[in-house]
Amino acid sequence: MPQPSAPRKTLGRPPRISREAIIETARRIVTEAGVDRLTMRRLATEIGSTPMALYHHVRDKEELLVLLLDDYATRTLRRPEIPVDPRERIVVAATTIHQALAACPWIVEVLTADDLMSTSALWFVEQIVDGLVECGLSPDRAVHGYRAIWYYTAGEIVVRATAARRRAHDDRATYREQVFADLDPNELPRLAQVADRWAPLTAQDTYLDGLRALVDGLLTSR
Amino acid sequence: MPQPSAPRKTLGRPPRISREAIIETARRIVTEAGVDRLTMRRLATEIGSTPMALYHHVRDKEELLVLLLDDYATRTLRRPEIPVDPRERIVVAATTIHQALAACPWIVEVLTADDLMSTSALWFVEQIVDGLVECGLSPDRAVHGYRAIWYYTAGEIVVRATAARRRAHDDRATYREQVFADLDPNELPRLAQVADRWAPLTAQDTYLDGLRALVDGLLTSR
DNA sequence: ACCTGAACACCGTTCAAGT
DNA sequence: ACCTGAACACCGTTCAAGT
Repeated sequence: MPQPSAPRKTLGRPPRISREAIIETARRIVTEAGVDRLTMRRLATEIGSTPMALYHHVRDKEELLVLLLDDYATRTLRRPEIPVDPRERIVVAATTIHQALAACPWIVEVLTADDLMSTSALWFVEQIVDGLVECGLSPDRAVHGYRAIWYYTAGEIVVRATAARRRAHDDRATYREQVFADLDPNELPRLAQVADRWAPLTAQDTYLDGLRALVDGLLTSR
Repeated sequence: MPQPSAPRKTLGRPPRISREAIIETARRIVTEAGVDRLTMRRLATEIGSTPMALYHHVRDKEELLVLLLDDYATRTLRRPEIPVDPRERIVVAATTIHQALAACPWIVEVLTADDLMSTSALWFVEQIVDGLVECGLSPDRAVHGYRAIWYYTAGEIVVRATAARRRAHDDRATYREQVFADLDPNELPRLAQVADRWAPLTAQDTYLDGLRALVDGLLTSR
């Protein structure tokens, strides 16, 4: 029983499902079962409809995924306290985006779709570009600097997410260990030297260290 | 007619297709039609066999993709002249890997599968880690430094490849333009300032600039 | 205007059987 | 040992029709 309050402006059959309901159900499926399990058919079943009804509200599956990303961004991206020091402002803005993405591994599929994943993220882009300009970069170089930070951040998310998925899936997990165990110290001396520490070293979260190094490097203009 | 020369050690039906033939055909399909078009069924048809025959030579599709990546790496990764200056060594090693990956966009699907995509790439990892150590970093910090460079490189490839795919697919291409055109200069002044230069600025290849900045930052130990 | 049923054109993979 | 046929359990999307 749909609410009979506001009279519909256009005639025709009243809608039984809405865009919002679709996104809500899709979000539930993705968080409960993973993005691989989100299919138009399953979504239709769980919402109590047919696959084709969905196509009346979203253009195709890709649009659905982008809507889901926007939904996540507006839902979880909260603007943090911004430090006055422009260099720290850059770091805080990048770290906030990074954390939001890291908490949401399914997003990787959609993430790389655009370089500013959602209009809700624009404010963070502004902070980074503005911070770089305040530190003395030209506007053009500041945009390039933002891109470098975005590459680094997106890469960290993608590599980490896929490594985690692989660990869950297992099988090839020991392959890398084998490679490192069989390393020839004459040909690859440094890798042989750190071979037994490789796994714990790469398991450490060094996003912030790398980010600070990158920002430092961008600001010491050559 | 398979070559009758070397007598087979094990008895049974002689193989009609080989791992090498599978990889070769798969490579052709991928370069001609894109990685999306590589299906076990199509591969079987093009090789003149049935889908199930493939599963006798590769475990599953994922293994096939990893084999394809290894094949590409050993086929195209040539070791460049390595400069004596360790900092330049890092830059050259990273740039070589980056170029190889950039020339091969389909690889993105497999790329993130592991943090050292192939044993053929280990020599480049060695160069980077060794260069960082020679510049004064501890072995542990050198590994972290390599990881940062890898995140940056992988991110650049992934973002660029997806942007290109999207451009080919079109449709949402103008969405970003619209967002930048409608930017509120009061809320996002820096972005509004560079809005009309955004597209050409982000189209520029600034991988090397960002890489140098990152390496510089990693080497000025804080 | 909104929804449904049936169908199209596919997937990766398993199983049991053939040679 | 290697390959085949048939089947299982799915996909996203289109088309024509119903209400």
